[in-house]
Amino acid sequence: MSWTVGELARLAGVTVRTLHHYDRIGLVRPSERTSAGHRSYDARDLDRLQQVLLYRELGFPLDEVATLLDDPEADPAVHLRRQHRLLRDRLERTQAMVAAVEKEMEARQMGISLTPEERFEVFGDWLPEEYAAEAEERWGDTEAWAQSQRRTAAMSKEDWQRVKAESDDVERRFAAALAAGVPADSTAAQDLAEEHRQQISRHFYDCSPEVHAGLGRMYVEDERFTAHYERVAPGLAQYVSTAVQANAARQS
Amino acid sequence: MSWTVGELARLAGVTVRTLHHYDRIGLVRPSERTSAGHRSYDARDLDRLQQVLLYRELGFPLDEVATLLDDPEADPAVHLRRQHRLLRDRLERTQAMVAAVEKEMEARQMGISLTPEERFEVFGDWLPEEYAAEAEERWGDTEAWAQSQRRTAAMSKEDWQRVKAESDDVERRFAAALAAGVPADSTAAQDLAEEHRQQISRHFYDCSPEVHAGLGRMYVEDERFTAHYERVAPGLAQYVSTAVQANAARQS
DNA sequence: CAACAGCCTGACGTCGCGTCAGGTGCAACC
DNA sequence: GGTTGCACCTGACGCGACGTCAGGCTGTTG
Repeated sequence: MSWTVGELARLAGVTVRTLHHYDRIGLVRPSERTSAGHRSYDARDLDRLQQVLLYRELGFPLDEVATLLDDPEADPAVHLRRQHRLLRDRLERTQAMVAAVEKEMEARQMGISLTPEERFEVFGDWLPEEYAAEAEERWGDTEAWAQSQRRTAAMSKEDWQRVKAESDDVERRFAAALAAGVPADSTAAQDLAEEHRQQISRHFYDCSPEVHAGLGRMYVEDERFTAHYERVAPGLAQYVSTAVQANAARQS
Repeated sequence: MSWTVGELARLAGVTVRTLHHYDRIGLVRPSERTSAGHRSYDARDLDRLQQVLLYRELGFPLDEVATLLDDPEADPAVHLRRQHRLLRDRLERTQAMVAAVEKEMEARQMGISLTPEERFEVFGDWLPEEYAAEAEERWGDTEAWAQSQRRTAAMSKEDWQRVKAESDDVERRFAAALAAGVPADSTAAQDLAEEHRQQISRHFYDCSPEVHAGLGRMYVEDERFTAHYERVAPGLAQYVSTAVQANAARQS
């Protein structure tokens, strides 16, 4: 089986020009030429092109790709494992960026502004381990934000205003309960917490009681989220946090 | 609060030259200059730079980034939502690529070769929806392959040979049981299946009985994996599949 | 006051192609 | 047998997003 440039280009999703270029620089050369001088690629050439495209996608300059692929020590399995690892890194990085954007969104909605360091930390010299651990701890349940992403992506400005109005409403009712002396672990407060949880589930992602409890902890542990609630009413951060966790406990 | 080029460059993880460039092309201009002509960036400039870097990371050419950011219709929230969606797409794409590499690894280990179309499908003109559905179905449990990735990335050639030897051993014992007339849903066959499952768990990822059952189905539904087992012994694909699913059933 | 780090503005180089321009090979249709 | 049309060929220039000097200014510290 053999392929012409055009066929291969269509197959691999690149342009003919790109294949010409790779031929010229010796990165992927067709193993044969027809009598008319046309390039003829065989299965091994496809193999190589696939490797090249993967490494390229991962950000390697072409000359480095060449030295990687021309290393006689490196059999195909080595490349697959390396690519696998690099893709995993990239996933983590992307996850961190998603988390960062979500943090910004949440912060904006609450009127909190992040520090410059926080906002750029996701760029900078990327240290995989750190983020891996943090991201996994915070966003380990990927199914959750897969959902979150799908839903929020489709939201219009009006949708967002509606969502904001809803969450403001719950906040006010929390504040009222606090003012009325309703205990944070009372059934009434837990019901509000449950409403909060279901709001998140409806608008963002499937927020399990456990995940919700985690959010609750953040409200008292991250001073900015604390400050947001404290601005609504003093003591509200702790109040909401307690109610959320009591609600999570009663559901399990 | 204000920053010099050098400070901002360090903060944002870019070079001073890049900031010069962005200034020159009008993409991110410092809102002030000192008397000496030095650039002085304020908080709003940081904001803008962050947006630029995110869009850049997502592959936008700088002039498009400029038109996006200079659109008076688009408030910050619009950008965040768009970035969020794009990052989600990228996540899916990366997941698909990871899946593709894993498929190749599995195929290689079994001595199966994939069709060119399959091998390039992950590049080509990327249609989000398709892959989203497929990838989620197959790799929905992200925790699982997060593990797989971490483990396989660290494996040496010898590790792989050992893993291969182990799995060959189980295959042979499956074949022996089949030859001896041991029923596929017998306890003995199920024990072999369980061993197989634990092997995967040890070497790749936490393979739950449900996930394992899914793999079992693939062994009879994907003709290449079927062919792999059939080459070891006729009827082995169905045999292993049945044993794996019986084992999964007994565990639940 | 000298040294040195950090800033400045050109200006040229590089990488990975895109985009013509001008020509060939070959099958199909008139 | 001509020509139309498509896919291929080889230069060659262009471009985006900086990297990398070169040559010079600034301002703080020993």
